[in-house]
Amino acid sequence: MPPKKTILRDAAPYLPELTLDCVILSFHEDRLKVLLLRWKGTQEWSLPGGPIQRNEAVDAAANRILKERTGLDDIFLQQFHVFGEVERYNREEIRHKLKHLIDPDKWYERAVSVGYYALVDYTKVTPTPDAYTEQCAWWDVQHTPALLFDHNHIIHVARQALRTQLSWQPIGYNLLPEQFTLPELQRLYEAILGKTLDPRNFQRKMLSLGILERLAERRRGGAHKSPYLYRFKKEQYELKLKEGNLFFT
Amino acid sequence: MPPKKTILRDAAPYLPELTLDCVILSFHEDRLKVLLLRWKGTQEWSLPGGPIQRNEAVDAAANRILKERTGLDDIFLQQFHVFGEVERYNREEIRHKLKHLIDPDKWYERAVSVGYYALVDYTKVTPTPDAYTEQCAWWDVQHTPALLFDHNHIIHVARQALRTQLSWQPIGYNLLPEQFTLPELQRLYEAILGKTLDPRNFQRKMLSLGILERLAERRRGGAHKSPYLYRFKKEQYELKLKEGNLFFT
DNA sequence: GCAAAAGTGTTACTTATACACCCATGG
DNA sequence: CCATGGGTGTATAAGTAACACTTTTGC
Repeated sequence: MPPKKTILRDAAPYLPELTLDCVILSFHEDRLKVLLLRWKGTQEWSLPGGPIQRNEAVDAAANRILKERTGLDDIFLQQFHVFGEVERYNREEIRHKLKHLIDPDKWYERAVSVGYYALVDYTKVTPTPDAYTEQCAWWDVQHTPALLFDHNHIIHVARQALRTQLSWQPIGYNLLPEQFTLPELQRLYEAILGKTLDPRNFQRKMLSLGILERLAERRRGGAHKSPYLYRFKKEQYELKLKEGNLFFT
Repeated sequence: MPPKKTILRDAAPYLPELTLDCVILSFHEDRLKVLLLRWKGTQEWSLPGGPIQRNEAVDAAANRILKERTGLDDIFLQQFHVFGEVERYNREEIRHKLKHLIDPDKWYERAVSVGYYALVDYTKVTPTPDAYTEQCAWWDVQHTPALLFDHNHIIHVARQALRTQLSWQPIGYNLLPEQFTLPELQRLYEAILGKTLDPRNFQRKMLSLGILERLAERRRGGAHKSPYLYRFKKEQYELKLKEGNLFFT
């Protein structure tokens, strides 16, 4: 048992010098999207994030924020970097831009932030602003505005981390709806890797992992041959992920 | 400029809820070693680590601790995980074991820790205890004692991270003396990967990276053929590392 | 019928793996 | 002379990369 005594900083409901920021990514109309928040009474955008409660694990706080902003639970969420510089961004500029919203006694101190990224199904998300913001929306990750804090930098680092992780774990499982076509999956990989892939080689490699199941139906609607629908075979996917022999290079 | 006002927590010279822990690894007599500290008046060991100063970047704090405990500067040091659980370890047990050393008003609060690992040259290190400890020594990483806090767990996570990173960046550069033999490098890889490698395949792969230079001299001393000495070609090594095409699988 | 995108196989090349003998040295 | 560990090559298998045409669909 921890001691029962109360000291001053125990009174604060949050860990005062630690925050987290979530780079919540999805895939829609062949583009990677990132979820951003617009602060009340401004045209300023930032990543979702915030402080960590004193009795809350950091991972739990990331899940809480994800849940609050998207409505989604139980999602792939990955710590990718700690942003621990003393002057991560111009605090005076933030003070100026957000002065109508935040108590200067509580904010603008130096804070270290833990960066997380999440991969979510665009169709399942209900973007929801928080107490400080009035709009929550998807932005094309290639065309975000200039963000508050060091959030453009955080997105950049997240995308690098994601590219690295791609070799170790196929990611479509989290980013796509339950049913999808191989060309859709290929375009997702192309969006993340930032280069085009050969469809024959892509299909051969992806199918050889043994984690996809082809369904009887096809997707209809375009003026072209109808592609087959696939879905992930959950058990095989989880099994291979655990064994660590899911590579895609 | 940040505001000039002083609020209570500004008085603390450290960020109170954030610490870091360093898994400092080296290689000696064919074994991976980890640097541990023994706390004053006890037989209890822990990793080097500690709080972060209010005006100090987290990476800078890790470098400071590395420097203080080893005498080394400018070393490969890598953030690998944030340990953010609420109950990372039994605080009451720590309170009991270290009660003669630490002020109960300041310690035993929940703290989040950033884990770093460093790879250092065993021969260049002068193990140096800190203010709370009376011994600083290398332990075989396979045979550490039961450590304070959650430090056995932290070492375990560090080793996993190291194994993953091994594929992306050859690591002998940091762990070996300037001159070394290929069998020595191979034994280092074997120690990290936990399996034996074929010497012909190992040498071919390692040399094909183009970052090693064979010297004229050989290492003498054993009752066997004298192995060649090698050293890293610093420029090529750094260049390839930056380009990201240094793989070892 | 025509434009758009999907589906599909083969070959060359590169990389990884498996495997065994001789050589230099110190004692 | 002998025990120890270092140095070295080749053959096979696996994986990766490059490449183009036919099919289906909606309009």
